[in-house]
Amino acid sequence: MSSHSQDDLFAAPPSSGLLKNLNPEQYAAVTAPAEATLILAGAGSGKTRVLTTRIAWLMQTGQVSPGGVMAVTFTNKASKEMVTRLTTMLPVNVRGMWIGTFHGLCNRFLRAHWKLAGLPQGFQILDSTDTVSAIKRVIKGMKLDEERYIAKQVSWFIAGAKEDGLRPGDVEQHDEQTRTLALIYQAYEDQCQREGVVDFAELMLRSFELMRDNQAVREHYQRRFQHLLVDEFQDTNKLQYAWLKMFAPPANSGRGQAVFAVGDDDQSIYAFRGARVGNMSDFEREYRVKQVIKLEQNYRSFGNILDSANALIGHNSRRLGKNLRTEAGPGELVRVFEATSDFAEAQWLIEEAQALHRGGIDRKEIAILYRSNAQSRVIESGLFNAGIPYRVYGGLRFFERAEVKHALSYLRLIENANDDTSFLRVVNFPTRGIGARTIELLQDAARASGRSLYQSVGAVAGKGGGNLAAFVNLVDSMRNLTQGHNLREIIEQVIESSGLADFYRTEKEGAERLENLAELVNAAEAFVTQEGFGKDAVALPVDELSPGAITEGLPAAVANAAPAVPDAETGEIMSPLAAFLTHASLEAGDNQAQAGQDAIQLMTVHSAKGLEFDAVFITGLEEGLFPHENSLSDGDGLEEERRLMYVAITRARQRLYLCFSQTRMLHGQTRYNIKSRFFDELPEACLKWLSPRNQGFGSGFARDYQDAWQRGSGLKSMVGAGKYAERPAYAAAPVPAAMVKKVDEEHGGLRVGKPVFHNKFGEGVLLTLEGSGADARAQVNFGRHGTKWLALSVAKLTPIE
DNA sequence: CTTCGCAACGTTTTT
DNA sequence: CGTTGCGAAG
Repeated sequence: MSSHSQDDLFAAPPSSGLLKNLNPEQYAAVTAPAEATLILAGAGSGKTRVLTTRIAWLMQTGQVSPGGVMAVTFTNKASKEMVTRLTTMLPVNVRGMWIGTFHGLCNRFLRAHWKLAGLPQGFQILDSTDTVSAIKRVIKGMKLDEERYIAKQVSWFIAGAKEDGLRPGDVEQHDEQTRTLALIYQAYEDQCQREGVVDFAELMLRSFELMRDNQAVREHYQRRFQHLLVDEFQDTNKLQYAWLKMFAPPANSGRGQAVFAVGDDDQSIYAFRGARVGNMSDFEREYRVKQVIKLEQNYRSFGNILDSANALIGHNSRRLGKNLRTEAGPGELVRVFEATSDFAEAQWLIEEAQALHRGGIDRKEIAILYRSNAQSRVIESGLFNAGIPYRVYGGLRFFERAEVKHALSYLRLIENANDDTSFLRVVNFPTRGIGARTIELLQDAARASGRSLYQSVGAVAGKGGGNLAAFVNLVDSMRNLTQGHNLREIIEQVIESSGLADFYRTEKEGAERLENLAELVNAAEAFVTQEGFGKDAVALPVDELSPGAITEGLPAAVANAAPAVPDAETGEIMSPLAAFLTHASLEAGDNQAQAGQDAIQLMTVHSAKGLEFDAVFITGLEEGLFPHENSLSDGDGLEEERRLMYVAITRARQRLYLCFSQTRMLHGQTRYNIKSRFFDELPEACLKWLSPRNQGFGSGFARDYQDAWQRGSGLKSMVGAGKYAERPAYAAAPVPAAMVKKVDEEHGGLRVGKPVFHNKFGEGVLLTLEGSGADARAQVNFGRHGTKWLALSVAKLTPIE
């Protein structure tokens, strides 16, 4: 369907009220009938606006009460955004609505039905590092070869199994390896159950299974939720889609339940972690979707940027089909820059970014994107040396910091002393004379009796045993001391009495850690205010807006399960501390330091998804890096790389830079790359090449010199290495003409490090020249054709100017 | 229990 | 080239 014919199908929205200023496609999406609907939402097409406006519209027109809506996102950020926007549209009690991440909603669900789900009431959630260390303990406990069964890999296996809905018994076992993995999985599950903890995948799987196996619960929720809205549908995995189908099976579509799925197959960049784009077409088929609405009007970027994005993504097969358009005009050309080294690339883009800033663009409106984190270093050091404020996304989040995790571990032990993960984390931190040997004895005792470490402390005699007893006393006294206090006081108390505060006060680098611990207290305070946990946690009001949603067989409180809910059967309320710990696991917090400052934004392309900037630099556009070499083995991999590039391009509002470099330092050695194939997939008319071929530094000397400079070792190291004579004059001169000449003469215009052309393999970079005369050989990196040795007497290699 | 030194490893990541 | 994690020595 062409975009114009679709335009004609849709009516214009009313000129006032909630729906004003929507374009016809958005209007059609917002007001789609109450049945399965798929929205193909292009980048920058107003997706979030459509989602929130639809919820508001459904409620305003009385089609649904807040309690009848479930809206699912992937990230906390997206769900918060949705809630914020919704509250500006309608005066509504958001609390009664189920808006959240998949995992957040699963948590809410399991809190309400912990008993039915077979969990302890105060179950806690393991983050990925907790999960790995828990699995490590299992593997150790089973006395398995830790070289062969690596905890991190086993954790991927288990998470993968869970995301396929498989329990240990369902896992395929065809050899010793797989049989052992199933055993580890089983033992891990037993351990989690014993300790009262669940990992992220377990949250999803448990909820799914409870819905699947318990008819009363299933019918209750299916009756309750008339409208389910899913954001970023292309990122759902198998289990998440199955979970969704439990809440709103296809058979109910149009008969009381409507699923509104919003996604963009072209922005599916998480296949590597189990996302199934295929869920979109499955959804269309299984739910017999009558109407697929495409949002193709882009409100973000100028024409040249969009034309580039469209042309690029057009090289993918297996698309649902979509073309972005804008009314903003062509705007500027996309600027392309070829650098001689990663260092030069960084230098150049930093200067360019500074020029933009001087030209009036905020630093925070400038993004520097890269394919992999390792690339950020050169850029960071460049920015650092230039004294330009910058911010790197990714890295440790607030609740993942060591000192914060320590404090949380103490808090978790107060809440649940059988949490062995937390026990092990802090039993000897700060150090209190409990060594590895003691721990080992304790673990043996615990394993033998099937009890927790905390419960087994009495079994260890001697000095270590005495110290262990003291630790248990400490935890017990903290529990007693905090009794009846509010969350803030509890945390302050624990930070002091655990010895953490004193430890960091004496530590050299402890000041920042102390600040983070203080920040933890603030976070708890904010949580209490936000979530409405005062000194007395109050049961939430029964969902006043949809009394009909409450069914027989289940108590009223179920219908109103908020993050911290009264238990479905006893009406007992989760403690503020337990709720805060859950919050800390589910929301790792911000990872950006100095969030308020105007700083240049550095991030991977993955983390740039969903963001937009006035000016964007996409760096390292080289074969092997972007597209990444590890993704090239199969066609799907390359297509995902291309979607990644599509995401990167569509982040830019006004100005887009694409840059690549002839050489790059990676894993300690210099790599010679050719420019990314993605350049061949962009319309030449949209591009403006800023660097004619062979401009600037090019000779082997100049490059080596630059590399040496970059290492901070300068000319000395080069001379020391015996490669160059000690001629300091070379350092100042741009490129010593004599040297270039000499190389030129030897091999008919070919120069190491420069691009060459081969009739069959196409463009490549000359890596090495060897021999002379008839024996002359060249090593060339042809990117997708690999690196080859060629006899120059046979192969026709021509330098590209 | 800390500290030092060496070996291994090096796409992307939210919950 | 850097980082990280683990094992051995102090």
